[in-house]
Amino acid sequence: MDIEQTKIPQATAKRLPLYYRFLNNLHTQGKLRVSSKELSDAVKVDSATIRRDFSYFGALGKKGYGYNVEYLLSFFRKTLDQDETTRVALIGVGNLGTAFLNYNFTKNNNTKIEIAFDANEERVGSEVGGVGVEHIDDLEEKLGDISVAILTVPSSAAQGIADRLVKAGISGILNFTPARISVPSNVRVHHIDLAIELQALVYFLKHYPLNEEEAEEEQ
Amino acid sequence: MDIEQTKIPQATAKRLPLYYRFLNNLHTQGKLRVSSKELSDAVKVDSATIRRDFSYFGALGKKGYGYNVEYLLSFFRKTLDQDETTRVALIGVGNLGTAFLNYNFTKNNNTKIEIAFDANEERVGSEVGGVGVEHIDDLEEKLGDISVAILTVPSSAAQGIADRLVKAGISGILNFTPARISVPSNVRVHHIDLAIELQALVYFLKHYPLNEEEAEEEQ
DNA sequence: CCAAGTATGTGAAATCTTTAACGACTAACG
DNA sequence: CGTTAGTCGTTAAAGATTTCACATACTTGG
Repeated sequence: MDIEQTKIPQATAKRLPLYYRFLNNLHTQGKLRVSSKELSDAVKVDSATIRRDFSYFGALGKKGYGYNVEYLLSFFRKTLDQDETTRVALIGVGNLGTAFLNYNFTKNNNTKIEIAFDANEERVGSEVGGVGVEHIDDLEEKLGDISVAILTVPSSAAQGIADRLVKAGISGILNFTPARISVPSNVRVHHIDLAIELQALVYFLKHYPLNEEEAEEEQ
Repeated sequence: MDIEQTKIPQATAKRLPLYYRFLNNLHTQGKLRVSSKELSDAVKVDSATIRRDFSYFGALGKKGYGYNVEYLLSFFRKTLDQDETTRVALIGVGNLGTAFLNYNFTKNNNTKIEIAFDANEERVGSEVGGVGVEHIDDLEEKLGDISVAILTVPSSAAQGIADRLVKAGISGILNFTPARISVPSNVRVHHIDLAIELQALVYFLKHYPLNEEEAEEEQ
């Protein structure tokens, strides 16, 4: 099927997982209804933006009432493909990689790290966070049909590994190295650069003083 | 002084550290000049966007030539306050916190993690990545005049610690917990949510297929 | 010193995103 | 039932960001 729903704006798409997680919390707490205003306070996104975001998917709420948590949640579950789990590989079991492996992703998530790779012989064969660590030399052989990779290797190795991932048929890479890797146009790369995030925060603090009213914003 | 330079757009501000780092690389490689096109290939940002970004700071380049690496770099050094180092505290020496502590921030950076805090008695007193670990109970006492904090604690502890940080006079928090913390409007919080980043990537892969031409974008 | 080539800086257009405002409808209570 | 308070979905406006396209001015080589 795959309803190509006239394209949700990217800005909206990035907020969906946030909404989903919070709705999940509400549901766990036994809450039956929620208003855009309540959600707004919790996730720090303007309530009009939330209503607009939801409206891209049709009329999910009821005027004068709000949104039914159960219904909204089940709708998002479908939309975010929470039913089927996406299998993920992690490359580079250093500090950051270990953090990921120990993070319990599958709890609120449709993603599961199934396999990890590292170049360090001492780590190969061990288990970290319940995930087996394979040798990086066996990448192509053991990757199987996994289509998403988390890249937490030293930046000098990033492009080389990325090339191999691409050849092995990966379609998305979450790149935590400072290197801006080059990939064919049919592979999606999202960069998260910790040093840059920190520097950007410092820059904003110095040049965009928050005096009176102003909410905090995104990454 | 603090030249309140008629406010650079936020989107531009977020790219500055990226530009800076790459210019630094070029300089190290002994390169003397660079064009917006070359920079574009390297940092994966449209060349017109780069020229526009730079132009907010005045005419930094020369027509027909490009940009002088040395000059551009020294300009950015001033602009990004690379001269003075910003002192940072890290709260929560778990896997992710350890990754940060071992990350050599000061290399290309104006930021340095000076002190870390943790609740685990076994970690207190030790050194991780050259940074001493203090007990979280001593937070207020030992924070001094540090104004930026990296929050890598369990999400259940996030709001409580954030409140204490605020009381202790912090002005910026880089929040890696899934919790959306509430702070006074004069404190800036940037959220980086690893689970959400992964989910967003998966969502984009399924709903925004990259077929022909299309570049990858930001976190 | 000129001609050809190159690359900036920017006006204008296009695109994307957020926010305000409000009509329409619901729930709840007296 | 009728009235009040509450909340959505959406139109329209405002704001932010990206991109195009080109006049302008510099560089380079002859």
